[in-house]
Amino acid sequence: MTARRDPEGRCRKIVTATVRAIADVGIGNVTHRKIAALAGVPLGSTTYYFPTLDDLVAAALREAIECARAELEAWAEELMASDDVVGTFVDVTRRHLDDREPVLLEYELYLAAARSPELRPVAQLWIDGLRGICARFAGKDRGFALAALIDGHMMQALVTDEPLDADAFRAGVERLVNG
Amino acid sequence: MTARRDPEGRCRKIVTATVRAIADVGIGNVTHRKIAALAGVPLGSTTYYFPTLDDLVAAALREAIECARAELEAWAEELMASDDVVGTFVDVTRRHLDDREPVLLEYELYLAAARSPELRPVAQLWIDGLRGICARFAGKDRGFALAALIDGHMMQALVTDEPLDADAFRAGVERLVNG
DNA sequence: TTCGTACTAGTACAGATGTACATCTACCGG
DNA sequence: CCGGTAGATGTACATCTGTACTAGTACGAA
Repeated sequence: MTARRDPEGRCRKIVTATVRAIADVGIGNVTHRKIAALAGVPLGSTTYYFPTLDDLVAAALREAIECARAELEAWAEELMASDDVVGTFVDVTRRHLDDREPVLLEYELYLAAARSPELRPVAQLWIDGLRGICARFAGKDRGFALAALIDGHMMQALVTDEPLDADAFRAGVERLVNG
Repeated sequence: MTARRDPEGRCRKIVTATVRAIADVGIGNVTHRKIAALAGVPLGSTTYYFPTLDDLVAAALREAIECARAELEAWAEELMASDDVVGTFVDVTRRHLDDREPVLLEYELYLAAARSPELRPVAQLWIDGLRGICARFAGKDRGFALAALIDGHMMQALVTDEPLDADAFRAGVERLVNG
């Protein structure tokens, strides 16, 4: 028997399965078969929608970074509405770390972009977005520094698998926001 | 014909070849054959010294991080001897980025450690070393923040493949060092 | 209804991969 | 001088991989 037709839905299913696969085993270890299994589709479907595995991975990374940017928008709103900018920066960052998968994907993309230039614009989307928001609250130079501070803290928290060191983080954000 | 015997030298050659291989294609894409080719040894040698590929990769990451820590020592000395701590932080960081390979390896290790707990202590070596040095010049909290700032800036520079944004970086370091 | 095609599904295949292993040889203790 | 063993080397093999391809099927258009 053949499944009901739903090209768009199936394509999306494959992409999100790829996202999960990357989060699970890393870009270098994803395979068509793992993706197909995760998505619950036959092997052939993965090559039908994406000519090559690299294309599929790229699509998944793009998808992941689009979600991340959507979250950035929410950050911006929350920060604008807040009268405690420093505390809100700490809050949103801590909440972002609650779910490891998107963070893991962000750094998978970073590393991939470091090696393959065609992925660099995708990674730049996140960096630019983060920098833009930070610059709104700390000016250009200190804002860019704040973006690096946030990225660095998130990555270190991810690596050590410990919660964000709130005291240190808050101290850093404070100096950069309040000049 | 058989090569002259030199177990230690050969073992080292294999490990450093693995380091280069990881920098080249990433942890997920290293293979025994690539390593053997880079090291100039037959395939069998790689499994003779390291029972499994994971062991070999782990040894390479440990080796890479030991080099990085040695560089950290040099940072500490230079910082102690300097009367412009902020400027020296900027200098050493920029110089560290001159050679992409060690930086790439550091973040390969980060990502690997994020997934496999047995690598976490190795990654922690770098984080702790960096934090220790920073704390000497900025106190504990601001020092930890400074370590994250440096890591974040280095990673972003690696990803975008652009030189360190010196103005932003200096602005950040200044706020964190001079409180 | 019939027909064409966009989609589904399963299989095939050549090549790469991790690792085991059998063979050979340089070196060291006696 | 002469075993014995740690190391060197090449090959073998089962498994996994990306991707191509054949065959079938749902569904919109005519």
